[in-house]
Amino acid sequence: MSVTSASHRARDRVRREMTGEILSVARQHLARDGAAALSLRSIARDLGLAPSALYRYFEGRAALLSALILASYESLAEWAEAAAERAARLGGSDAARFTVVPQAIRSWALERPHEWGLLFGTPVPGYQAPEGTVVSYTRIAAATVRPVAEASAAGRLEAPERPTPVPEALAGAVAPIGEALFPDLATDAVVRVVRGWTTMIGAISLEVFGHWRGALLDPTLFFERTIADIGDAIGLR
Amino acid sequence: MSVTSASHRARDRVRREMTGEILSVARQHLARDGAAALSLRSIARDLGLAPSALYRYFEGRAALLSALILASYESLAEWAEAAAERAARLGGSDAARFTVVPQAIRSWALERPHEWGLLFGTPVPGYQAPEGTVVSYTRIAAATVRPVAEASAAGRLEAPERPTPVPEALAGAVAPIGEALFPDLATDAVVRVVRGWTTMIGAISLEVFGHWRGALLDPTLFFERTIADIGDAIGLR
DNA sequence: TGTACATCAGTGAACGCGCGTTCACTGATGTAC
DNA sequence: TGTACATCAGTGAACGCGCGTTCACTGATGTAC
Repeated sequence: MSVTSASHRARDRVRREMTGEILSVARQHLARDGAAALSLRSIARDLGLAPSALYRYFEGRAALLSALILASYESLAEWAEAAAERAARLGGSDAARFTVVPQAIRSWALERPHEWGLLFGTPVPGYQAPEGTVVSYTRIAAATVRPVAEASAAGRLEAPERPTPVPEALAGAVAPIGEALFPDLATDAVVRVVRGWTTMIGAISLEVFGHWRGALLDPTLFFERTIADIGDAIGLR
Repeated sequence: MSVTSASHRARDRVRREMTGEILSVARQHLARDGAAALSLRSIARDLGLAPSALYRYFEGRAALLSALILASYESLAEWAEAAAERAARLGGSDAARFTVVPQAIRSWALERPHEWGLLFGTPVPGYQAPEGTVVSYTRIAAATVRPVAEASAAGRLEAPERPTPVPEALAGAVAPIGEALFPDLATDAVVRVVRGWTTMIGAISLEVFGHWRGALLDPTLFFERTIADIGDAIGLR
């Protein structure tokens, strides 16, 4: 019986490895041809398999695409959380620690532009993103704002020079975000954080999708400055 | 001879109309199926034409896609410039006038999410954007920052409370943008403007691509506040 | 330990489909004299 | 004004292609007794 389950586990392992290989080849094809052109037959060809063999691992093209998206979300979530851990151990100012995760997210995106497109680019039409992506999305956001939450909890978040009151309607609109990420943060800080997130995603997308070409000569420098300014605007010192 | 050229002109007009109809149907298909799935045959079918007829108007699928992208850029450029004209005639504070164009761009995007995806989403792989897009891109940016340029020229741009010096390297990196849009603006203001642009594009993309779902309950309110804060950060009062 | 059975990864042929592009053509409209 | 010719939008058949998915199958590996 112990032998039995050992074999069973071995078979499971082989299966997981094969699934991983399929996803890996699929990712290469994604990079070359884009999500809409993803083809089971050509993936099978690259793996030296009959097309029908893939149906042992995925129910069909849609399921494969779904798994691909989910895996990319999880990959970025883990990457961001690892960076957040590093930042937490870093010591240094709140402002300095805040820059770590955005830099990591940008690096991830620059190395995998097509996966970034899967997460933050044009949605694949007629295709509903899988459920699990919400969890990963939240993990990514939480890792990014973790230094803010910590500074806030420790009472180290500086108030803005010219505070502008947040209308009740806007406060309500960002309430789900505030509750999910940091229950104790003042509403106007939540608004600044969401704006910071917006700027970060925008900066990475503009760079990854090629919109700085010829205009902004050093995206790295600009990104660093931008993240520093966001931290500053949020009140991190 | 006057008759001749009148006929000639009539024939040209018909040709332009037909070209427009093809692009219009193509746009509908783009909305339904995405850029990668754009099909000459299905467009021809919708127009009641033989597939080969489209080759009288476009050299092939790639040329049609190219024309579609170019047309969307031009559409947004015209829309943004019209809004800028309206804003210029508006009177009111610099800050108030600054909000007009971003709101217009957002409206354009929300009504044509797929065209927004064409301009600012995942690039279609293996497909090089047509030359002319750069011109339109510049027109859109110029329309957006026009109130900044005017306020600056009139000496009404307020200095930031806590000015942070711009390192020389970053100044060089944004130089092409500064020179193209407002030759007289201080470098640190240019940096803030580029960051504002980044935030605006990011906010619209996150909304259009469906990333606020369940998190940010009122994107309109958030966008308005965001644009107001950007204007404020740039120094418009 | 040996044998009969179950599981399951992978095969390979076949299906029906929609695609982009080509080509020789028709026929209406415009042009030249 | 009438006639011969040129232009050009649109036709329809044909090409070769790659696709997703299905199905009955083989054969290796694991399981039960």
